Amino acid sequence: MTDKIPELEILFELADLFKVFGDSTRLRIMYTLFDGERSVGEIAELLNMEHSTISHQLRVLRTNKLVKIRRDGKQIYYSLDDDHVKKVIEMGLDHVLE
Amino acid sequence: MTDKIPELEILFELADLFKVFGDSTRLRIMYTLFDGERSVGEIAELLNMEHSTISHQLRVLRTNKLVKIRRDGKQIYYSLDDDHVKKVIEMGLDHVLE
DNA sequence: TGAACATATGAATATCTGTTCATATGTTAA
DNA sequence: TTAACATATGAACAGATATTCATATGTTCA
Repeated sequence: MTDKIPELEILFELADLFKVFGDSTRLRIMYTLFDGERSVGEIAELLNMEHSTISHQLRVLRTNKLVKIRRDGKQIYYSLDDDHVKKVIEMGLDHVLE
Repeated sequence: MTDKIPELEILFELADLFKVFGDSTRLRIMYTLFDGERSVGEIAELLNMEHSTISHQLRVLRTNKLVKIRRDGKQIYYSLDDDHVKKVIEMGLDHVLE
């Protein structure tokens, strides 16, 4: 365990982070990015949801630094921001799948 | 990473799990249990919150198998259910603290 | 430039969720 | 059994949040 007690505020931030993972749409979006970048349209089609919904949620993910973007012409490609994201999800999966 | 694509339902379960971590009160409760068991009253006092609030949230944690209980006379002592819980929180902390 | 396409944004709404208050259950010791 | 204490539960309310619809922004290509 960490050797210092986290400040109260850190725990609030942490709750906010987990909140972002705590929505199935966002989780599914992140999962579609596990093997590489995808455009908004691709994600929307894969999940069979409104582009607008996906866009709103991608914004949340981006604000929280969980995904990053790359523009290519008309499309914007999203990908996971770092390996941490995968790791947190996989650690959660371990718990759920046991 | 896992070698099979999780079923849709698994991702819903996973979101539910993260949802539980995504509340600062529950997170703070779990944190007070990092170094051992505590009674409801102790937790309420530590966090300076209503016993009722703590009790409600402990129930959520227990339903989700994140904490377990031990009865000793009038008090009920709660503790983290397994090491997974600590690990998930610590992994999240890594992300927040960087 | 303008049409067609891709994505983003704002407002509105319906649903969900955390806390509080009041009350109930369960335990101990006299 | 009864009083005192510890915890749990149910209902109600307030605040948060995901989705939808309508519209705006931004990009390409003719």
